Amino acid sequence: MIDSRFLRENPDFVTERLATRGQAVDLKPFQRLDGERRALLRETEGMKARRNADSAEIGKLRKQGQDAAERMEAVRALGEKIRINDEKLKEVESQLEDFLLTLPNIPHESVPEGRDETANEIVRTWGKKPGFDFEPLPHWELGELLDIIDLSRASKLAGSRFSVLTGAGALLERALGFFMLDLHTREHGYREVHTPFMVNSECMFGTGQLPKFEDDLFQIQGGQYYLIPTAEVPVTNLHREEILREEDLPIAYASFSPCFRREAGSHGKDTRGLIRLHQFNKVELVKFSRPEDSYSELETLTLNAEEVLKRLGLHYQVAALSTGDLGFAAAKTLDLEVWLPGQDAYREISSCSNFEDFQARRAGIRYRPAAEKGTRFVHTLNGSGLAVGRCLVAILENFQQEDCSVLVPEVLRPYMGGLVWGDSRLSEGRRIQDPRSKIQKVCLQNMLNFSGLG
RNA sequence: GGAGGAGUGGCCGAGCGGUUGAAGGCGGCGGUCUUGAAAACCGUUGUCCGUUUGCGCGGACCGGGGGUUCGAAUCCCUCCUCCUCCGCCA
Repeated sequence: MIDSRFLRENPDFVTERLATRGQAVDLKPFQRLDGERRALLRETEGMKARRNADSAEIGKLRKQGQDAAERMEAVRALGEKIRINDEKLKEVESQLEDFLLTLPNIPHESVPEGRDETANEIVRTWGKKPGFDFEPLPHWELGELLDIIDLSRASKLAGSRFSVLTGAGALLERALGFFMLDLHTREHGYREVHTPFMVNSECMFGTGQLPKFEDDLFQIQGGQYYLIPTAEVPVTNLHREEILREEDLPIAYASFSPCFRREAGSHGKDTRGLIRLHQFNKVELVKFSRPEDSYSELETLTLNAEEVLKRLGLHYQVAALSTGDLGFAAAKTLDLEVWLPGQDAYREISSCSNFEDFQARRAGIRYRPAAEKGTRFVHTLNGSGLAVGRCLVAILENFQQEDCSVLVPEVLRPYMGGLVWGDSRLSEGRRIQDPRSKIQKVCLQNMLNFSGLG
């Protein structure tokens, strides 16, 4: 939510900045409601002040044994007026809030301006595309050949956009999640947190999914609970309506969770494979920081997410989303896009954002600065570190061998019982190729690049 | 699911219709004392909104919402949460 005082004082600036997102916002309803609210407040509070004084007076009179019936009648009439005004006020305030809740965040000044994703800026690239001397397969074909992805049975269980992983596929999924969590908690200083996967609507308002994006959510029991679309929701709301201590900031959490998304507007998009599912696993990184630190925190958070790809040896690029491509609540977003040779494309595997005080204001997350009195809103940030399913996809496609088996990255082997090759009936009994294949060379080269030796 | 009990400021805990934003204690902050520290003593210590150049003034908040009343932390209704006992259960 945008600060209504800021909005009151800088309407032109806000209109202009929001326009860069590609949607014209008319602030007139705000200005009308805000003015109405303040006028009503002044009037009503004046009446309340009088009522308080008169009531105290009545108390004194009665203590002295005097008659106060006349005064009481007068105050009763005043009370009626107050009641009517309070009702009007409540209506105006709820309209005002409804309006404010639908305004997106103001893009940070460093965000490239543009109407859509074509204006995104690639800020850096790591590693390089692996070369193949055969035609690389998309992951859904590999997964089927290896018997580790079973999409037809998944649709028997739940429908399209669900997945079943079996054998080494399930193991790889688990290994990836564990690897990511271990990296972030042991080396990057995040505290692991395990939360409910269903939350109430207050949480969804807090992080900005509601009221505007209800169609993207799975709802349970008539809206009493929502399945989380990302762990960002429960983890950010962990500190809803709290005043944090400045010395505790920044607070950093890592959380592994399934994510549930309706994918309402994406019919016909990414219909094959594991790219776009109603349910997928993700390790989410969430930070609460002081406002002055939030952009350097965004940088380290992004680097923390990148580290996962580096250690896996996966080539990727980092894109700064343009104003037109920015999510509703974000002030700035850096996407990590991993190379998928089976699809000859870069695909988003992580999205790291600074929400500044947009979510904190909605969710009431503040801290007490030592240097000044009172409280301020914290800045909230989060990013995938990473989307586990898409990471599995990237491994299958990037490290596939000519015989359709898959080379498991070094760092995952301890999590997979030392398994090097994808467990595959297809490759069983076949000659295992020279492990120093070209693919491994690229993989190793990427690792060397990372350690500064390449 | 059944029967009871409880939700007050950072924490503990009084208040049960009239200067109570709320006694007292702990904690925090500032000070006196001390070479320093501790102890002791003194002072101070919530949030939000409106208004004002500012000092300040006003309003709201005692789990959430609603009601009774001239006046509610205090009475009534309702919802939520927690605790105890019984039942059921991974």
